[in-house]
Amino acid sequence: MFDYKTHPGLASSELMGLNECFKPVERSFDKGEIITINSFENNTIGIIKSGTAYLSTINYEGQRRILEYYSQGELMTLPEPGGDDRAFYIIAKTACIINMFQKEKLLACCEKQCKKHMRMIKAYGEDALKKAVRHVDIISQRTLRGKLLTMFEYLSEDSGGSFTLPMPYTDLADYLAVDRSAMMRELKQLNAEGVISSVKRRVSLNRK
Amino acid sequence: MFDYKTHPGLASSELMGLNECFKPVERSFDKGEIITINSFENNTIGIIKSGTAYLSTINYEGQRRILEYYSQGELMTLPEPGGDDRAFYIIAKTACIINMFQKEKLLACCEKQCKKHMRMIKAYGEDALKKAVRHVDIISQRTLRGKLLTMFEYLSEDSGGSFTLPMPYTDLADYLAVDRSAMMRELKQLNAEGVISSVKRRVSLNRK
DNA sequence: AAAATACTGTTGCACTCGCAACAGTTTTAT
DNA sequence: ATAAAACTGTTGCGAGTGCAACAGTATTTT
Repeated sequence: MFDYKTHPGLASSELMGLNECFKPVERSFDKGEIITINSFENNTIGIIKSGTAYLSTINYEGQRRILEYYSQGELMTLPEPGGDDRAFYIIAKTACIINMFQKEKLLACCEKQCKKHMRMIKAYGEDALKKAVRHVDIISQRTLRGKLLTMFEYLSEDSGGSFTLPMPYTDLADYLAVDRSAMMRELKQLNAEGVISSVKRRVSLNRK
Repeated sequence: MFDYKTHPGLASSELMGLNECFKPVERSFDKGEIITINSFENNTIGIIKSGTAYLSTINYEGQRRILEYYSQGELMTLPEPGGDDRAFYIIAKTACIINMFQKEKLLACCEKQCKKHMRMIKAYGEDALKKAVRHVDIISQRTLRGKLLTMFEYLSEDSGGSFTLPMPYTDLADYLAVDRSAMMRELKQLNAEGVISSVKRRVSLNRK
């Protein structure tokens, strides 16, 4: 059975039978390939069938930032551009297979009022927003420790206990918008204090 | 005419005629009143008719954070809870009049396939996400200066030139997740260097 | 199997920015 | 009209964290 608690995206069972509604095009991307770049014309939505991808940008100071990460079953949308001219792009972290379709397909309701279509609109409106708000919540913590622990709380809640980080430490730093070496330092400290126990990317929170 | 460039939300013309679809309940809130708190049962969506409101939380370190701000015409949704038990709530910054309705009304397509309904789904899926991603982009800048300038770029782009801050400095600091006094210090510095010109909440960027 | 790339782990130093603690002004309540 | 509350503006100090610059391990690629 598919568990929503442990997986934010759409179950594969939910994706079956959507073909007639959305007419997705299945595409493969190599690791490191850019899947899409934002522009006003761009109205592509993708659902990851396999692999992982990042919504990413190069910031004001020339550093890479990871704004969102996507894994199997999740729906990816690019925000409209705006403000400065920096590009937002979705890039394949690992090799990916992606189902791509046009945004309009979502908005125009199908005749059948199908449950799958409704589930899709819900994912469109909710899942991405939820993740983004969580991200804001995480990086709006004052300290590096606060950022790490808030993120770990979310991951721990999602998995129901200990968990494996969804990305390498190098990338985690860019997701948390902190310096990697400073993050490693804090992680070491958290382990020393017994607040967490981590081995490689496997982490568990030691509740009091 | 309503200009999307200068206003992120829904035009009042777009809101007219939606009553039969969504059956909203109009409610008034005093300044400082809590409009809604997140919970799994909560499936309320609101559209601001007048006033301003914040999506807010108290973080790990006991500080208030403003995750999102809403003004006239904007659609407000609460993310599902998760992770730790901290509450997210929408609070009236000024007195507000709000049209509230149930999320299901959005998902179940109306028989008429009405344009307004489609516009609403688009707002639901896109506007909130766009704002949230912008927010992540802003606060993921390394320096306080970077955060301020990135935010100012967005506001400047939206207004097409100089702009008035959408909230007091006290609140801006909580939105940018920085210390207010440090922010004022940086603001002063930016003025001294001629990067910006600000008088009270009126700001303009001095492009080179 | 070798080479290249990606990732983890560590430390000293410098500096940004959070904190505390004010005073003064403006706006809102009674 | 007066009091209270909210907001702006400012400074010294020190902790936290970004940076540079490594070395070592693991994972891909050819």
